[in-house]
Amino acid sequence: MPSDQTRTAILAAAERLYADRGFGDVTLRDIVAAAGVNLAAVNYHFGSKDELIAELFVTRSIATNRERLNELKAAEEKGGGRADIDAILRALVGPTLRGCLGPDRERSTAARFMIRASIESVPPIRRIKNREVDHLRKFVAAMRRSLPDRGEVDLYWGLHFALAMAHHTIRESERLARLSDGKCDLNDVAGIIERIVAVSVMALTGGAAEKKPAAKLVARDAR
Amino acid sequence: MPSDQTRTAILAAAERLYADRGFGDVTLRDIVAAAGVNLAAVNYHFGSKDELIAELFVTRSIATNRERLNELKAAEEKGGGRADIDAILRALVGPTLRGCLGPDRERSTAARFMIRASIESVPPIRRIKNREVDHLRKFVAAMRRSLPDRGEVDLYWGLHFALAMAHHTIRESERLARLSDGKCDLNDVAGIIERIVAVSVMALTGGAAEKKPAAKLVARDAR
DNA sequence: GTCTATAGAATGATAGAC
DNA sequence: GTCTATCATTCTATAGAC
Repeated sequence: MPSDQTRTAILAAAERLYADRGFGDVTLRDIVAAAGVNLAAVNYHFGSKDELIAELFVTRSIATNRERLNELKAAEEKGGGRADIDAILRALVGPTLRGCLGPDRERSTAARFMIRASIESVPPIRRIKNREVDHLRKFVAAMRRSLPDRGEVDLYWGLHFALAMAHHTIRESERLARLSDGKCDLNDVAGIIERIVAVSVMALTGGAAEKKPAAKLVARDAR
Repeated sequence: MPSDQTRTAILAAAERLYADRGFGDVTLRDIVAAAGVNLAAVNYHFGSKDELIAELFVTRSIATNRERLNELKAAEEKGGGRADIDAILRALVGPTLRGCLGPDRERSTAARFMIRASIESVPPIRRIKNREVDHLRKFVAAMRRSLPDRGEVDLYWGLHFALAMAHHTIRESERLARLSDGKCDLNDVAGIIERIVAVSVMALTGGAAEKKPAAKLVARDAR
Protein backbone atom coordinates (compact mmCIF):
# COMPACT_ATOMS: atom_id res chain seq x y z
CA MET A 1 0.00 0.00 0.00
CA PRO A 2 2.47 2.67 -1.16
CA SER A 3 1.55 6.31 -1.77
CA ASP A 4 -1.85 5.64 -3.20
CA GLN A 5 -3.18 8.89 -4.41
CA THR A 6 -6.38 7.25 -5.62
CA ARG A 7 -6.96 5.42 -2.41
CA THR A 8 -6.42 8.54 -0.33
CA ALA A 9 -8.67 10.62 -2.55
CA ILE A 10 -11.46 8.08 -2.15
CA LEU A 11 -11.13 8.05 1.62
CA ALA A 12 -11.19 11.84 1.88
CA ALA A 13 -14.13 12.25 -0.47
CA ALA A 14 -16.10 9.47 1.19
CA GLU A 15 -15.57 10.81 4.68
CA ARG A 16 -16.68 14.27 3.68
CA LEU A 17 -19.76 13.11 1.78
CA TYR A 18 -20.83 10.68 4.48
CA ALA A 19 -20.35 13.36 7.11
CA ASP A 20 -22.45 15.84 5.16
CA ARG A 21 -25.25 13.66 3.84
CA GLY A 22 -25.25 10.38 5.74
CA PHE A 23 -24.58 6.81 4.63
CA GLY A 24 -27.96 6.25 3.09
CA ASP A 25 -27.88 9.14 0.68
CA VAL A 26 -24.36 8.77 -0.70
CA THR A 27 -23.68 6.32 -3.51
CA LEU A 28 -20.34 5.02 -4.69
CA ARG A 29 -20.88 7.06 -7.83
CA ASP A 30 -21.12 10.23 -5.76
CA ILE A 31 -17.87 9.37 -4.04
CA VAL A 32 -15.87 8.58 -7.15
CA ALA A 33 -17.17 11.74 -8.82
CA ALA A 34 -16.03 13.86 -5.88
CA ALA A 35 -12.69 12.08 -5.73
CA GLY A 36 -12.16 12.28 -9.47
CA VAL A 37 -11.49 8.58 -9.83
CA ASN A 38 -13.12 5.65 -11.54
CA LEU A 39 -16.01 3.70 -10.11
CA ALA A 40 -14.16 0.41 -10.10
CA ALA A 41 -11.35 1.90 -8.05
CA VAL A 42 -13.44 1.64 -4.88
CA ASN A 43 -13.89 -2.08 -5.21
CA TYR A 44 -10.28 -2.51 -6.19
CA HIS A 45 -8.91 -0.69 -3.16
CA PHE A 46 -11.49 -1.58 -0.54
CA GLY A 47 -13.41 -4.58 -1.80
CA SER A 48 -16.85 -3.19 -1.14
CA LYS A 49 -18.78 -0.17 0.00
CA ASP A 50 -19.10 -1.61 3.48
CA GLU A 51 -15.38 -2.18 3.79
CA LEU A 52 -14.73 1.41 2.76
CA ILE A 53 -17.02 2.59 5.55
CA ALA A 54 -15.37 0.20 7.97
CA GLU A 55 -11.92 1.51 7.12
CA LEU A 56 -13.02 5.09 7.68
CA PHE A 57 -14.52 4.19 11.02
CA VAL A 58 -11.68 2.10 12.40
CA THR A 59 -9.16 4.78 11.53
CA ARG A 60 -11.01 7.33 13.62
CA SER A 61 -11.96 5.02 16.41
CA ILE A 62 -8.53 3.61 17.12
CA ALA A 63 -7.38 7.21 17.52
CA THR A 64 -10.09 7.80 20.11
CA ASN A 65 -9.34 4.55 21.89
CA ARG A 66 -5.67 5.38 22.11
CA GLU A 67 -6.51 8.76 23.58
CA ARG A 68 -8.75 7.09 26.14
CA LEU A 69 -6.06 4.65 27.22
CA ASN A 70 -3.45 7.38 27.44
CA GLU A 71 -5.64 9.38 29.77
CA LEU A 72 -6.41 6.30 31.80
CA LYS A 73 -2.75 5.40 32.10
CA ALA A 74 -1.84 8.93 33.14
CA ALA A 75 -4.56 8.93 35.80
CA GLU A 76 -3.43 5.59 37.21
CA GLU A 77 0.22 6.55 37.28
CA LYS A 78 -0.61 9.78 39.03
CA GLY A 79 -2.49 7.82 41.69
CA GLY A 80 0.18 5.19 42.15
CA GLY A 81 -1.65 2.45 40.27
CA ARG A 82 -5.11 3.37 41.43
CA ALA A 83 -6.91 6.26 39.75
CA ASP A 84 -9.80 8.24 41.14
CA ILE A 85 -13.08 7.01 39.74
CA ASP A 86 -13.89 10.39 38.24
CA ALA A 87 -10.59 10.44 36.40
CA ILE A 88 -11.29 7.00 34.98
CA LEU A 89 -14.71 8.05 33.77
CA ARG A 90 -13.30 11.26 32.36
CA ALA A 91 -10.79 9.22 30.37
CA LEU A 92 -13.65 7.06 29.12
CA VAL A 93 -16.07 9.71 27.92
CA GLY A 94 -13.82 12.74 27.44
CA PRO A 95 -12.09 11.82 24.18
CA THR A 96 -15.32 10.74 22.52
CA LEU A 97 -17.21 13.86 23.53
CA ARG A 98 -14.39 16.24 22.70
CA GLY A 99 -14.09 14.53 19.33
CA CYS A 100 -17.74 14.88 18.42
CA LEU A 101 -19.16 17.97 20.11
CA GLY A 102 -18.00 21.55 20.24
CA PRO A 103 -18.52 24.80 18.37
CA ASP A 104 -19.88 24.20 14.89
CA ARG A 105 -17.17 26.12 13.18
CA GLU A 106 -14.48 23.89 14.51
CA ARG A 107 -16.19 20.64 13.76
CA SER A 108 -13.83 18.81 11.52
CA THR A 109 -14.93 16.42 8.83
CA ALA A 110 -13.74 13.58 11.03
CA ALA A 111 -15.93 14.78 13.89
CA ARG A 112 -19.00 15.06 11.72
CA PHE A 113 -18.30 11.64 10.29
CA MET A 114 -18.15 10.11 13.76
CA ILE A 115 -21.41 11.80 14.73
CA ARG A 116 -22.98 10.34 11.63
CA ALA A 117 -21.59 6.92 12.46
CA SER A 118 -23.03 7.23 15.93
CA ILE A 119 -26.47 8.19 14.64
CA GLU A 120 -26.94 5.91 11.67
CA SER A 121 -25.15 2.84 13.00
CA VAL A 122 -24.82 1.05 9.69
CA PRO A 123 -23.94 -2.70 9.66
CA PRO A 124 -20.17 -2.47 9.05
CA ILE A 125 -19.85 0.02 11.89
CA ARG A 126 -21.89 -2.12 14.25
CA ARG A 127 -19.61 -5.04 13.54
CA ILE A 128 -16.59 -2.99 14.59
CA LYS A 129 -18.23 -1.66 17.72
CA ASN A 130 -19.00 -5.20 18.80
CA ARG A 131 -15.29 -5.90 18.97
CA GLU A 132 -14.86 -3.01 21.39
CA VAL A 133 -15.52 -5.14 24.46
CA ASP A 134 -11.88 -5.93 25.13
CA HIS A 135 -11.11 -2.24 25.17
CA LEU A 136 -13.82 -1.61 27.75
CA ARG A 137 -12.54 -4.37 29.99
CA LYS A 138 -9.48 -2.29 30.68
CA PHE A 139 -11.71 0.40 32.12
CA VAL A 140 -13.62 -2.12 34.19
CA ALA A 141 -10.31 -3.31 35.60
CA ALA A 142 -9.29 0.24 36.49
CA MET A 143 -12.68 0.84 38.10
CA ARG A 144 -12.27 -2.30 40.15
CA ARG A 145 -8.93 -1.05 41.43
CA SER A 146 -10.44 2.33 42.19
CA LEU A 147 -13.55 1.04 43.93
CA PRO A 148 -12.57 -2.36 45.35
CA ASP A 149 -15.54 -2.43 47.71
CA ARG A 150 -18.13 -1.95 44.99
CA GLY A 151 -19.84 -5.03 43.61
CA GLU A 152 -18.74 -6.05 40.17
CA VAL A 153 -22.22 -5.78 38.71
CA ASP A 154 -22.46 -2.17 39.85
CA LEU A 155 -19.22 -1.39 38.07
CA TYR A 156 -20.56 -2.77 34.80
CA TRP A 157 -23.75 -0.77 35.14
CA GLY A 158 -21.81 2.36 36.00
CA LEU A 159 -19.61 2.03 32.95
CA HIS A 160 -22.65 1.25 30.83
CA PHE A 161 -24.52 4.32 32.05
CA ALA A 162 -21.52 6.59 31.51
CA LEU A 163 -21.26 5.44 27.92
CA ALA A 164 -25.02 5.75 27.57
CA MET A 165 -25.00 9.42 28.53
CA ALA A 166 -22.00 10.22 26.36
CA HIS A 167 -23.23 8.50 23.23
CA HIS A 168 -26.82 9.61 23.63
CA THR A 169 -25.66 13.19 24.01
CA ILE A 170 -23.79 12.89 20.74
CA ARG A 171 -26.64 11.13 18.98
CA GLU A 172 -29.43 13.36 20.21
CA SER A 173 -27.65 16.67 20.63
CA GLU A 174 -29.94 18.31 18.13
CA ARG A 175 -33.07 17.06 19.84
CA LEU A 176 -31.85 18.18 23.26
CA ALA A 177 -31.06 21.62 21.90
CA ARG A 178 -34.53 21.85 20.42
CA LEU A 179 -36.28 20.48 23.48
CA SER A 180 -34.47 22.90 25.75
CA ASP A 181 -34.89 25.78 23.33
CA GLY A 182 -31.15 26.23 23.24
CA LYS A 183 -30.86 26.42 27.01
CA CYS A 184 -28.64 23.33 27.14
CA ASP A 185 -25.35 24.56 25.74
CA LEU A 186 -23.97 21.78 23.60
CA ASN A 187 -20.87 23.76 22.73
CA ASP A 188 -19.70 23.68 26.34
CA VAL A 189 -17.99 20.34 25.97
CA ALA A 190 -16.03 20.58 29.21
CA GLY A 191 -19.22 21.28 31.12
CA ILE A 192 -20.99 18.34 29.52
CA ILE A 193 -18.13 16.02 30.36
CA GLU A 194 -18.18 17.12 34.00
CA ARG A 195 -21.94 16.68 34.13
CA ILE A 196 -21.74 13.14 32.79
CA VAL A 197 -18.81 12.26 35.02
CA ALA A 198 -20.60 13.65 38.08
CA VAL A 199 -23.74 11.62 37.43
CA SER A 200 -21.72 8.49 36.69
CA VAL A 201 -19.74 8.87 39.92
CA MET A 202 -23.01 9.22 41.82
CA ALA A 203 -24.34 6.13 40.12
CA LEU A 204 -21.24 4.23 41.20
CA THR A 205 -20.85 5.55 44.73
CA GLY A 206 -24.50 5.83 45.66
CA GLY A 207 -24.67 9.59 45.87
CA ALA A 208 -21.96 10.23 48.43
CA ALA A 209 -18.85 11.49 46.69
CA GLU A 210 -16.57 9.57 48.99
CA LYS A 211 -12.91 10.17 48.34
CA LYS A 212 -10.74 7.41 49.62
CA PRO A 213 -7.00 7.82 50.07
CA ALA A 214 -5.06 5.69 47.66
CA ALA A 215 -4.48 2.39 49.37
CA LYS A 216 -1.90 -0.18 48.53
CA LEU A 217 -1.42 -0.94 44.90
CA VAL A 218 -3.60 -3.65 43.48
CA ALA A 219 -1.56 -5.11 40.69
CA ARG A 220 -3.64 -8.00 39.52
CA ASP A 221 -5.81 -7.28 36.52
CA ALA A 222 -8.97 -9.11 37.47
CA ARG A 223 -10.80 -11.28 34.94
CA MET B 1 -59.26 1.35 4.60
CA PRO B 2 -61.70 -1.52 5.12
CA SER B 3 -60.74 -5.09 5.95
CA ASP B 4 -57.51 -5.13 4.02
CA GLN B 5 -56.23 -8.63 4.12
CA THR B 6 -53.36 -7.76 1.82
CA ARG B 7 -52.39 -4.68 3.75
CA THR B 8 -52.45 -6.55 7.05
CA ALA B 9 -50.46 -9.44 5.63
CA ILE B 10 -47.78 -7.06 4.41
CA LEU B 11 -47.53 -5.34 7.78
CA ALA B 12 -47.27 -8.61 9.67
CA ALA B 13 -44.72 -10.12 7.33
CA ALA B 14 -42.65 -6.95 7.24
CA GLU B 15 -42.56 -6.58 11.01
CA ARG B 16 -41.51 -10.16 11.49
CA LEU B 17 -38.81 -10.07 8.83
CA TYR B 18 -37.42 -6.74 9.96
CA ALA B 19 -37.41 -7.94 13.56
CA ASP B 20 -35.54 -11.10 12.62
CA ARG B 21 -33.07 -9.86 10.06
CA GLY B 22 -32.91 -6.08 10.27
CA PHE B 23 -33.82 -3.35 7.82
CA GLY B 24 -30.73 -3.66 5.72
CA ASP B 25 -31.10 -7.31 4.87
CA VAL B 26 -34.79 -7.45 4.03
CA THR B 27 -36.00 -6.41 0.58
CA LEU B 28 -39.54 -5.66 -0.49
CA ARG B 29 -39.39 -8.89 -2.47
CA ASP B 30 -38.71 -10.84 0.70
CA ILE B 31 -41.70 -9.22 2.33
CA VAL B 32 -44.17 -9.81 -0.47
CA ALA B 33 -43.00 -13.40 -0.78
CA ALA B 34 -43.59 -14.00 2.92
CA ALA B 35 -46.95 -12.26 2.77
CA GLY B 36 -48.00 -14.06 -0.39
CA VAL B 37 -48.87 -10.88 -2.23
CA ASN B 38 -47.63 -9.03 -5.27
CA LEU B 39 -44.67 -6.68 -5.23
CA ALA B 40 -46.68 -3.69 -6.36
CA ALA B 41 -49.12 -4.10 -3.48
CA VAL B 42 -46.58 -2.52 -1.15
CA ASN B 43 -46.41 0.65 -3.17
CA TYR B 44 -50.15 0.67 -3.63
CA HIS B 45 -50.91 0.45 0.09
CA PHE B 46 -47.98 2.34 1.55
CA GLY B 47 -46.41 4.40 -1.22
CA SER B 48 -42.83 3.30 -0.59
CA LYS B 49 -40.62 1.06 1.46
CA ASP B 50 -39.81 3.91 3.83
CA GLU B 51 -43.46 4.65 4.45
CA LEU B 52 -44.10 1.01 5.24
CA ILE B 53 -41.35 1.11 7.85
CA ALA B 54 -42.70 4.39 9.17
CA GLU B 55 -46.18 2.97 9.57
CA LEU B 56 -44.87 -0.01 11.47
CA PHE B 57 -42.89 2.23 13.78
CA VAL B 58 -45.58 4.81 14.49
CA THR B 59 -48.09 2.11 15.33
CA ARG B 60 -45.85 0.70 18.01
CA SER B 61 -44.56 4.00 19.28
CA ILE B 62 -47.91 5.70 19.80
CA ALA B 63 -48.85 2.71 21.92
CA THR B 64 -45.75 3.25 24.05
CA ASN B 65 -46.36 6.98 24.28
CA ARG B 66 -49.93 6.47 25.40
CA GLU B 67 -48.74 4.09 28.08
CA ARG B 68 -46.21 6.66 29.23
CA LEU B 69 -48.79 9.42 29.48
CA ASN B 70 -51.25 7.17 31.29
CA GLU B 71 -48.64 6.38 33.92
CA LEU B 72 -47.71 10.03 34.20
CA LYS B 73 -51.31 11.08 34.59
CA ALA B 74 -51.92 8.45 37.25
CA ALA B 75 -48.86 9.57 39.18
CA GLU B 76 -49.88 13.23 39.07
CA GLU B 77 -53.43 12.50 40.12
CA LYS B 78 -52.20 10.40 42.98
CA GLY B 79 -50.03 13.29 44.14
CA GLY B 80 -52.72 15.90 43.72
CA GLY B 81 -51.29 17.46 40.58
CA ARG B 82 -47.69 17.06 41.52
CA ALA B 83 -46.04 13.67 41.09
CA ASP B 84 -42.90 12.44 42.77
CA ILE B 85 -39.91 12.78 40.49
CA ASP B 86 -39.20 9.06 40.59
CA ALA B 87 -42.75 8.29 39.49
CA ILE B 88 -42.38 10.69 36.57
CA LEU B 89 -39.15 9.09 35.48
CA ARG B 90 -40.64 5.64 35.90
CA ALA B 91 -43.48 6.63 33.60
CA LEU B 92 -40.92 7.88 31.10
CA VAL B 93 -38.61 4.89 30.87
CA GLY B 94 -40.81 2.06 32.15
CA PRO B 95 -43.03 1.45 29.13
CA THR B 96 -40.13 1.55 26.71
CA LEU B 97 -37.99 -0.83 28.72
CA ARG B 98 -40.81 -3.24 29.49
CA GLY B 99 -41.67 -3.23 25.80
CA CYS B 100 -38.19 -4.10 24.61
CA LEU B 101 -36.42 -6.12 27.27
CA GLY B 102 -37.42 -9.23 29.17
CA PRO B 103 -37.01 -12.99 28.91
CA ASP B 104 -36.17 -14.06 25.37
CA ARG B 105 -39.01 -16.48 25.14
CA GLU B 106 -41.58 -13.81 25.71
CA ARG B 107 -40.17 -11.28 23.33
CA SER B 108 -42.94 -10.58 20.89
CA THR B 109 -42.36 -9.68 17.28
CA ALA B 110 -43.30 -6.12 18.13
CA ALA B 111 -40.67 -5.98 20.85
CA ARG B 112 -37.96 -7.33 18.60
CA PHE B 113 -39.00 -4.90 15.90
CA MET B 114 -38.68 -1.96 18.29
CA ILE B 115 -35.25 -3.14 19.40
CA ARG B 116 -34.22 -3.29 15.77
CA ALA B 117 -35.61 0.19 15.18
CA SER B 118 -33.66 1.42 18.16
CA ILE B 119 -30.41 -0.14 16.95
CA GLU B 120 -30.46 0.52 13.24
CA SER B 121 -32.15 3.90 13.28
CA VAL B 122 -33.02 4.05 9.61
CA PRO B 123 -34.05 7.42 8.05
CA PRO B 124 -37.86 7.06 8.17
CA ILE B 125 -37.65 6.12 11.84
CA ARG B 126 -35.36 9.02 12.64
CA ARG B 127 -37.83 11.40 11.07
CA ILE B 128 -40.57 10.15 13.35
CA LYS B 129 -38.41 10.32 16.45
CA ASN B 130 -37.62 13.93 15.69
CA ARG B 131 -41.29 14.76 16.07
CA GLU B 132 -41.24 13.29 19.57
CA VAL B 133 -40.22 16.56 21.19
CA ASP B 134 -43.75 17.70 21.94
CA HIS B 135 -44.37 14.46 23.78
CA LEU B 136 -41.28 14.98 25.91
CA ARG B 137 -42.31 18.52 26.83
CA LYS B 138 -45.16 17.06 28.85
CA PHE B 139 -42.64 15.25 30.99
CA VAL B 140 -40.53 18.37 31.38
CA ALA B 141 -43.65 20.19 32.58
CA ALA B 142 -44.38 17.46 35.11
CA MET B 143 -40.78 17.54 36.29
CA ARG B 144 -40.99 21.29 36.73
CA ARG B 145 -44.05 20.87 38.92
CA SER B 146 -42.32 18.15 40.89
CA LEU B 147 -39.03 19.98 41.38
CA PRO B 148 -39.92 23.69 41.23
CA ASP B 149 -36.63 24.71 42.83
CA ARG B 150 -34.49 22.96 40.28
CA GLY B 151 -33.09 25.01 37.41
CA GLU B 152 -34.73 24.40 34.08
CA VAL B 153 -31.50 23.38 32.42
CA ASP B 154 -30.96 20.68 35.02
CA LEU B 155 -34.40 19.28 34.29
CA TYR B 156 -33.61 18.97 30.58
CA TRP B 157 -30.35 17.24 31.32
CA GLY B 158 -32.03 14.92 33.79
CA LEU B 159 -34.66 13.90 31.28
CA HIS B 160 -31.99 13.53 28.62
CA PHE B 161 -29.85 11.28 30.80
CA ALA B 162 -32.81 9.11 31.80
CA LEU B 163 -33.65 8.51 28.16
CA ALA B 164 -29.98 7.95 27.44
CA MET B 165 -29.72 5.12 29.94
CA ALA B 166 -32.97 3.53 28.84
CA HIS B 167 -32.28 3.59 25.13
CA HIS B 168 -28.63 2.65 25.45
CA THR B 169 -29.60 -0.32 27.58
CA ILE B 170 -31.94 -1.47 24.84
CA ARG B 171 -29.44 -0.80 22.07
CA GLU B 172 -26.43 -2.35 23.76
CA SER B 173 -28.01 -5.03 25.89
CA GLU B 174 -26.07 -7.69 24.09
CA ARG B 175 -22.77 -5.93 24.57
CA LEU B 176 -23.43 -5.33 28.26
CA ALA B 177 -24.28 -8.98 28.73
CA ARG B 178 -21.06 -9.97 27.03
CA LEU B 179 -18.92 -7.41 28.84
CA SER B 180 -20.29 -8.48 32.21
CA ASP B 181 -20.13 -12.15 31.32
CA GLY B 182 -23.84 -12.46 32.00
CA LYS B 183 -23.55 -10.91 35.45
CA CYS B 184 -25.83 -8.04 34.50
CA ASP B 185 -29.25 -9.65 34.32
CA LEU B 186 -31.03 -8.09 31.36
CA ASN B 187 -34.14 -10.15 31.96
CA ASP B 188 -34.77 -8.39 35.27
CA VAL B 189 -36.63 -5.51 33.67
CA ALA B 190 -38.07 -4.20 36.92
CA GLY B 191 -34.61 -4.08 38.46
CA ILE B 192 -33.20 -2.24 35.46
CA ILE B 193 -35.99 0.32 35.58
CA GLU B 194 -35.34 0.99 39.25
CA ARG B 195 -31.63 1.29 38.61
CA ILE B 196 -32.15 3.86 35.86
CA VAL B 197 -34.76 5.76 37.86
CA ALA B 198 -32.48 5.85 40.90
CA VAL B 199 -29.54 7.25 38.96
CA SER B 200 -31.78 9.76 37.19
CA VAL B 201 -33.20 10.96 40.49
CA MET B 202 -29.70 11.41 41.83
CA ALA B 203 -28.75 13.33 38.71
CA LEU B 204 -31.71 15.63 39.26
CA THR B 205 -31.52 16.08 43.01
CA GLY B 206 -27.78 16.12 43.43
CA GLY B 207 -27.43 12.86 45.27
CA ALA B 208 -29.66 13.54 48.26
CA ALA B 209 -32.94 11.71 47.73
CA GLU B 210 -34.93 14.53 49.26
CA LYS B 211 -38.60 13.80 49.50
CA LYS B 212 -40.66 16.93 49.72
CA PRO B 213 -44.28 16.90 50.83
CA ALA B 214 -46.64 17.73 48.03
CA ALA B 215 -47.12 21.47 48.13
CA LYS B 216 -49.96 23.41 46.66
CA LEU B 217 -51.11 22.41 43.24
CA VAL B 218 -49.34 24.07 40.36
CA ALA B 219 -51.87 24.05 37.60
CA ARG B 220 -50.21 25.96 34.82
CA ASP B 221 -48.46 23.83 32.25
CA ALA B 222 -45.31 25.83 31.73
CA ARG B 223 -44.18 26.71 28.23
C1' DG C 1 -61.26 0.05 -5.49
C1' DT C 2 -57.91 -3.72 -5.40
C1' DC C 3 -54.45 -6.13 -7.31
C1' DT C 4 -51.15 -8.05 -11.12
C1' DA C 5 -47.79 -7.96 -14.65
C1' DT C 6 -44.20 -5.56 -16.36
C1' DA C 7 -41.02 -1.95 -17.44
C1' DG C 8 -37.72 1.78 -15.76
C1' DA C 9 -33.97 3.91 -13.23
C1' DA C 10 -30.35 3.49 -10.07
C1' DT C 11 -27.01 0.93 -7.33
C1' DG C 12 -23.09 -2.20 -5.93
C1' DA C 13 -20.19 -5.46 -7.89
C1' DT C 14 -17.21 -7.72 -11.48
C1' DA C 15 -14.71 -9.27 -15.81
C1' DG C 16 -11.34 -8.20 -18.80
C1' DA C 17 -8.77 -4.77 -21.76
C1' DC C 18 -5.03 -1.52 -21.32
C1' DG D 1 -3.01 0.00 -10.98
C1' DT D 2 -6.69 1.94 -13.71
C1' DC D 3 -10.54 2.06 -16.77
C1' DT D 4 -14.70 0.63 -19.82
C1' DA D 5 -18.42 -2.12 -20.17
C1' DT D 6 -21.68 -4.96 -18.23
C1' DC D 7 -24.40 -7.81 -14.74
C1' DA D 8 -27.68 -8.82 -11.12
C1' DT D 9 -30.48 -6.83 -7.81
C1' DT D 10 -33.09 -3.29 -5.82
C1' DC D 11 -36.89 0.19 -5.34
C1' DT D 12 -40.22 2.67 -7.89
C1' DA D 13 -43.84 3.70 -11.36
C1' DT D 14 -47.51 2.64 -14.51
C1' DA D 15 -50.84 0.29 -17.52
C1' DG D 16 -54.43 -2.54 -17.30
C1' DA D 17 -57.00 -6.92 -15.57
C1' DC D 18 -60.50 -8.21 -12.14
